[in-house]
Amino acid sequence: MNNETFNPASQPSVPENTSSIVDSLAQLSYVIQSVLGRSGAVYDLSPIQLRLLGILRDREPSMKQLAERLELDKSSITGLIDRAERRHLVERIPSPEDRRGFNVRLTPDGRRIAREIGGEIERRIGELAGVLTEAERGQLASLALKVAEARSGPD
Amino acid sequence: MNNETFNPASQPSVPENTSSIVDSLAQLSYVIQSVLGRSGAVYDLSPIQLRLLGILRDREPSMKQLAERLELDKSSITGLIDRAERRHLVERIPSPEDRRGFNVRLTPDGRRIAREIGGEIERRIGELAGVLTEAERGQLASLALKVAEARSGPD
DNA sequence: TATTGTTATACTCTATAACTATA
DNA sequence: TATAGTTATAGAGTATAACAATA
Repeated sequence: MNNETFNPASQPSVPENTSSIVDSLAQLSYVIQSVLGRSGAVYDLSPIQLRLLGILRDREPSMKQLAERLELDKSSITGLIDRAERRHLVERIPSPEDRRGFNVRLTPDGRRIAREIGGEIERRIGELAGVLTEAERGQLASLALKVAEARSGPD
Repeated sequence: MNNETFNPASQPSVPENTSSIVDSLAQLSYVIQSVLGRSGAVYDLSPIQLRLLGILRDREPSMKQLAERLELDKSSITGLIDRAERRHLVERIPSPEDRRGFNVRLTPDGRRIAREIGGEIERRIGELAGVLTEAERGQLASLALKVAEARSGPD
């Protein structure tokens, strides 16, 4: 059954038949994280640095906004950005609106790496999803998005 | 579009329409990891300690087997198990077959916590999946499992 | 006073290299 | 010789508490 996750033999809790969906989603998320991890490793990026680059592809958030999105303490963000800046992946831009704050953005180097690694991930997850038919992939994408957005809320 | 992940505006790569499935799977995996993280935090467990407990629910693997499953160096496993043992969550059992080796198993305390946290996760992911209909949940569980097992292989 | 971000500190998590004990 | 695991070491990642500068 390949269950390394948590399906506690389940008394029904919220909806019916919870255990199956819980377990398969947890399982899937570990597989995806593993794929992301390998893709990042190709460019010597940790999971959190990889995620940072992903976020910054189309945003220039403040330190505070990064803390909220990554669910990390602001002091953790300081260190994260310090290390990314040391590698010339990102840069702090003084906020034009608040002299206490900074916005963070990709450097040209950072953007190039983000693009390359994006291709890597695309290839690897695409391969993974290759076990599904085109119709199934569409279904899965749609259902996954629905769940994901239920939680984070659409932009 | 709430895309903090990597959909590189996609030239078609492996199958057609990759970008959508890649992005939604990555997105979903971050949401699930976040839910798991919060659940673990309730019991002051890091993501990796949580995953360890999940694995040990129905196994007593050797240190080496843990390293393989978690995709970590053996020396990382030493530290991981040291810290878990210090918290009385797991214990090392000398392997009956190889005097160099140990098997790792849950203590009664560890088992109790694993069970409780399992309920917590069940509840939270169940709630998340509550945005889907029963039929959709079944579909998602089935598709997710198919992808997950394509990679890790069934037990 | 409240908020944004940094610093100091301590701990967890991780890998590499060298090592011990056993196979 | 090869393998299972540990130790020493170094660095990334994280949180808490105290702080500085600005709002």
